[in-house]
Amino acid sequence: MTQKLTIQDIANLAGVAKSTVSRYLNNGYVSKEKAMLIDKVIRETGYKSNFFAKRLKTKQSKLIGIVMPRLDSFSAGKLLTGFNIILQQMGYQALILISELNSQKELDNISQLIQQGVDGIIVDSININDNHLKLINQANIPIIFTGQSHDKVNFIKVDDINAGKLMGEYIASLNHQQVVFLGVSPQDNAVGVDRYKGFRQGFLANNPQGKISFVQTDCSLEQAYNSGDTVVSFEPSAVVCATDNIALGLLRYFHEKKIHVPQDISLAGFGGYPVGSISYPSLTSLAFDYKHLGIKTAEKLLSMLQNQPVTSEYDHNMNLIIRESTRLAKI
Amino acid sequence: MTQKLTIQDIANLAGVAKSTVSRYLNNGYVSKEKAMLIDKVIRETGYKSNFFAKRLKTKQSKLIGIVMPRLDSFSAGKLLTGFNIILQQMGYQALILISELNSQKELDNISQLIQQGVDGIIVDSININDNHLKLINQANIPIIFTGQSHDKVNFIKVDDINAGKLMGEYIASLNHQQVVFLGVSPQDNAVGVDRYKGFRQGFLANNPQGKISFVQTDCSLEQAYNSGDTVVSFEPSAVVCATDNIALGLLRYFHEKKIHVPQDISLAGFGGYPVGSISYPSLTSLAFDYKHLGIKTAEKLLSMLQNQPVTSEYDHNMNLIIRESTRLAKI
DNA sequence: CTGTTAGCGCTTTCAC
DNA sequence: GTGAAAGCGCTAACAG
Repeated sequence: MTQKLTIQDIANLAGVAKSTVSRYLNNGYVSKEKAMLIDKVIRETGYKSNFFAKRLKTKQSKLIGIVMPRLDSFSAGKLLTGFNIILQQMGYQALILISELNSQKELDNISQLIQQGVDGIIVDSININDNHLKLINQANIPIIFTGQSHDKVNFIKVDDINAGKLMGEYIASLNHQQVVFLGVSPQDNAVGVDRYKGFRQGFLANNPQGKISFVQTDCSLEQAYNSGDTVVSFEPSAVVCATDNIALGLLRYFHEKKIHVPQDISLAGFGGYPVGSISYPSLTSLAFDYKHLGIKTAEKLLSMLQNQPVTSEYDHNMNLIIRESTRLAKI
Repeated sequence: MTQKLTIQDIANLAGVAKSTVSRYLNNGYVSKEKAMLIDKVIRETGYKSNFFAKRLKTKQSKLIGIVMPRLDSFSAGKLLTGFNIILQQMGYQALILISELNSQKELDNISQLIQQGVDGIIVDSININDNHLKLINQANIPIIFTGQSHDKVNFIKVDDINAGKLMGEYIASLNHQQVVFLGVSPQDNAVGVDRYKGFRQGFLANNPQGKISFVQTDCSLEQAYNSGDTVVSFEPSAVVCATDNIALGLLRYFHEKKIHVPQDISLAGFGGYPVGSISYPSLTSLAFDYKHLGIKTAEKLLSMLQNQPVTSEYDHNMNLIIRESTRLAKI
């Protein structure tokens, strides 16, 4: 446990001034001989410059704050992976805080990050409200949102309405008349409201007489499974679930009740989770590319950091993966 | 965009010395009147102390570095969730770097974190080698490993041998004679070697005549699915997979080949992934509590930070979840 | 209790 | 090219 070396120590050891060492470290002009001297000393001592002193002086933290609702979900993992690709490539590091799906905690996290002096913040939000706007205004750093949208903030998110629409059109094309949409609480505007809204639009535009019954559940496998009785009570020929997780939970219920998918009921979800490809039957899903979204989000934040003008956007990178769980309605 | 205020500005505004403001901020003795004055100014200005200046002075970063092989996996999400619970509770923040399952990158990440001046590091390692030891020795901060073990480092990890053993005993108790262990590369000591080793022990101890055939795959659903032909060529009455993901991939293969689980073949995995509970049939699995492990890991690091003596340990928090995919072998 | 003072380790003028 | 010197914003003695 040796005492940590400072730039002064290196300067002494190399017989130069510390400013020379600093220059060497920051690509300034240093003569070849001194450079070699310094290089040698640094290598021998394993000297590492003090992060905080450097940041204090340069006024750049090279730290990006990230607020996530949770870490243990498919989309969170992919999103973070995407963020990380860009951030580390550009020499930034991620400081990750968890909001635990709690809006107040999300705000607290943002505050804390601002205080810490991060250069910018990415928020995978649950819900954007007036408190967010206030906070953003008094912050002097760029903040970008994803997960939810709001016309007064910078955001980039999946186009849930469009996703719903594509799914609606597909289900309508299969001639289903009686369908159940197994969705989540409208508190989650993106998943709860938009996906459902888009689905109605897409479906009804192509099948005006079709009937859509809405059943509410949450994002857990268990609740989806438990919603089975209610779902079948509507005698649907197709069930569309707001997430693949929900669809998988319901699929399990169908298996147990010997309801055959897709012979008896067609089933589809949103998300494009990998397990959908190996479930039996495999699951038709409107897949999002969260990693790609993460990359774009980080890129946008970095643009903001360079004062480039950015506009909020809905990402259309999504595609319908048709698998075994859906088929034409029986006539 | 107002210029960021310093402690001196606050002091001027409140008509006191900056050290008084500092004391106020750090719970030092300040008279009631001055305290109120300062409080008022701080509130009005929204002053936030400079993170880096403070860290430079106090020599504590309150930052914990975390190196993960990847972020988009079930165990990673749970582990991080666990870390986070403890860290944020103790006023620490996580700086997360990704090694991308690459040992050299893992080392680079550790170096980088040391340089940044984090107070401690948690490494979810792929493989601990001599370079790690060198790095640890020249670092002046505590580093704890998980994921892999090594007798020269501090670690806490799942007891994979024991997990394998429990599974082996269970499969033996079901009277299976011909079993396939669908595992991964021995490069991953924990999952590739220990789980298999434990399984052999547990199984053969209770069924000395039993036959175990080893088939190698990787952790992906696809590869597991592709291993199907090889697996069935051994005509096993039970297949044990090194992870639930692998088991699920294989299950899909069985469905397609109309091989019934568990009637024709029993199937089990390791991990306790939630999808195992809703697959059809539901999957018997040796479940680990990764979140709990994350909590214990963070706690241990924090103990090290306070110079408390710690010992490496294998976590025994695991349990066999018996579901529908396994049953007694036919006689 | 409070103000003054001296740095933490680094970058960056500014002369030489 | 290089060194001396002046801080970045903060905390922590130290007198008073």
